[in-house]
Amino acid sequence: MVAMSQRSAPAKPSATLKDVAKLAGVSTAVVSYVVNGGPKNVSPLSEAKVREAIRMLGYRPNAAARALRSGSAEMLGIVVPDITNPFFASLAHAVEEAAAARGYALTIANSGHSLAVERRLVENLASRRVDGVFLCSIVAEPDLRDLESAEIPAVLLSYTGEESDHCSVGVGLEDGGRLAVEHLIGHGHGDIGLIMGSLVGGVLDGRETGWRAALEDAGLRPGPIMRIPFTREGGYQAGEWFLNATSRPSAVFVSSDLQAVGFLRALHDSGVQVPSDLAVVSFDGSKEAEYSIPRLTTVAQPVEEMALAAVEALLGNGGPQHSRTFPVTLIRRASCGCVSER
Amino acid sequence: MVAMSQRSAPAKPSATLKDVAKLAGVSTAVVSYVVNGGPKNVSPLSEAKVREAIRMLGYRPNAAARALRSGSAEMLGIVVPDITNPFFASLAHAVEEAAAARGYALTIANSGHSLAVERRLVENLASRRVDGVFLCSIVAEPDLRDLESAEIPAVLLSYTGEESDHCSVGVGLEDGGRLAVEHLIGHGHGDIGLIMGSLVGGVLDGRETGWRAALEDAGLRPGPIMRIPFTREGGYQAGEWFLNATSRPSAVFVSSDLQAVGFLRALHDSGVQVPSDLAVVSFDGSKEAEYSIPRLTTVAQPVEEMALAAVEALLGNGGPQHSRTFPVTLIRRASCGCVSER
DNA sequence: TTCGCGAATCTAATCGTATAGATTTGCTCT
DNA sequence: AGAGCAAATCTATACGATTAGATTCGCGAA
Repeated sequence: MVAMSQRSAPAKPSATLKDVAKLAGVSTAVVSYVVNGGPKNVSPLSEAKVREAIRMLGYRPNAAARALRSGSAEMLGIVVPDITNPFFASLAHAVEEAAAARGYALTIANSGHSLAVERRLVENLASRRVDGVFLCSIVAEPDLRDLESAEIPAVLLSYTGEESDHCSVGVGLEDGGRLAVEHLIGHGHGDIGLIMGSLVGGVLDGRETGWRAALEDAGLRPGPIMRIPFTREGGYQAGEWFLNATSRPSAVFVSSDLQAVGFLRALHDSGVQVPSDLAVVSFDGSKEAEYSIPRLTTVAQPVEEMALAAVEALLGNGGPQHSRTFPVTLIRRASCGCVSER
Repeated sequence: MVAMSQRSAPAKPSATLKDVAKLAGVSTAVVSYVVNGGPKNVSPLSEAKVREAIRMLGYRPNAAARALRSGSAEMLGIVVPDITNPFFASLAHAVEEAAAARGYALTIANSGHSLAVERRLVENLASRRVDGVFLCSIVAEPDLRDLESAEIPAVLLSYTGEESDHCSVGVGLEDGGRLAVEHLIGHGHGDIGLIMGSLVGGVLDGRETGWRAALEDAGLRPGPIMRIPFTREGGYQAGEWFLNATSRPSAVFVSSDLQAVGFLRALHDSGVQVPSDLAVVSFDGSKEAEYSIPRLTTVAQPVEEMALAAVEALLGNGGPQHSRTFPVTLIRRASCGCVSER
């Protein structure tokens, strides 16, 4: 059975409120009241006529006009460095769900780890007059003036910087670093390296601080550090570098699951056994870590809760929002030696 | 150094065209001409005054008003089943880049594999009067009436159905299935199973058709089939099932990299060696496949090209758009036996 | 019968931008 | 000098929805 026609509707170029009003034999005001459960009420008879007309015409309110008139587009925006990174994908997803639960749509945009692009995207969201912006910035002190001048609230999400006075939602990165390192120390490791994602602007990441602090507290010297991008490729390179190094630590803390996957790959390529030859703990708690070989012990971020909190901070009618830092938890699996494979 | 003030601007609630015009001492029309490189030209003097005024006021055009007036929001929308799936994440990312290159923003929305949600999202995009929609539908014949009645062009992306008359961009799924199976046959396998993602509405996926056709052409009987969700968990379950089965095929074709990763995990857990005990070829060509252990031989989709073509189909001024099917390519790695690990 | 009152409805202004058409300005050419 | 003309600018309307304030209607009370 071949389709008969490309388009069934006779190309009515979108009905407007006025069209509906005319067909229903009422004024545009009444239609608006019906559509919005408006500020005034309408008789059951009118309501019925209006609903019928809406159905007949396939009327759908024009969001642009509505946004113009009422100043709100019922839309939020999020800017992430890279949606291709599973952590940001799940974060964005969680935020979308939380926003949808409150009737807001979400625009997701990628900065591609470029500050210039990040700025452009924020500016774009500002000109769209979204009702709020979640910014996973690649710098510690992003420029929020575009948003401020448009009076658009923003929350810094998955925030690295510590000393911002702006509303933010993040995790205890330093605690995470400590947790990972203390766990490795508990396994008897004394030489613990760090594979750290490279940040722009030379900010100091809490994970690094935590790693260093935990070692110091235990009276151990910091092991080797490698700085590489937040990608699988980066992790792989780190692995190659570690293997060629003269002295190799007995354990490493890796700043993201994504990097850890690449790292494990490199170790596997040269026959280094994890965790017996080299123990690994990573960071994020993403799905990737659950299926790698061996399974990764990882410091998990409570993504859903963070998303909920971020949306609440943006939309909540509460006054000046404070920053929230969520606790991380250690998920023990095979890569540190807690659980055997298989 | 503690920040002195929360907001530096004295809460000017967004300058409008009129404000700029007043400050620059010209009419709103001139300002508009300057901002848009408008349909008429302005003197260098006026232009300079306007630009200065814009700078002083931090003026930024109101996208809602612009959209209302000109009927276009310079925005596209994409609906994917799950942004958390790396394939859709990279597809969405590629589409975003292609759209950005033409000055369009992109809204990404997740249907969560629910048809009801998918419909709601499409309706939402329709009411926002986006300039076009990319739909990765979970069904073969999605309902596009909302878009048609609003005269919003749509392209079916990563399209499974074969017989739609609607503009679509996809890959040769059947060719992909054949390619994978023929390759396995070339390795000497005679009993080849299939792990297929479950689609709603009982549509027949081209990958399955291709798998069956290739076996038939070679005079082989189809091996066991398992239908499981498009997730790592699904792949893992499939693995467990295969291992408990009485007779095990010597090779399998898996319908996505994501599932294959889970599958490999299950095999590893029970000590089955890949590819010696069981060869695997999967589908998508995502990054995941490059870092799994062993590395996955996979049928790759040309994501960037598809994204480019989809944007072109939506925005291109060419007349009635035809559907495009892109060829897939086989990436040979270790899981089929082509390349040894390490 | 007439007044008052509330409910239902309508009229019209508004949001910020874009642009067609009217108007002004400054020149050149005879 | 005056006509003619193009460039620059301005005026005013439309886009579609919302909603305050005006208007209409019907009905009960005096």
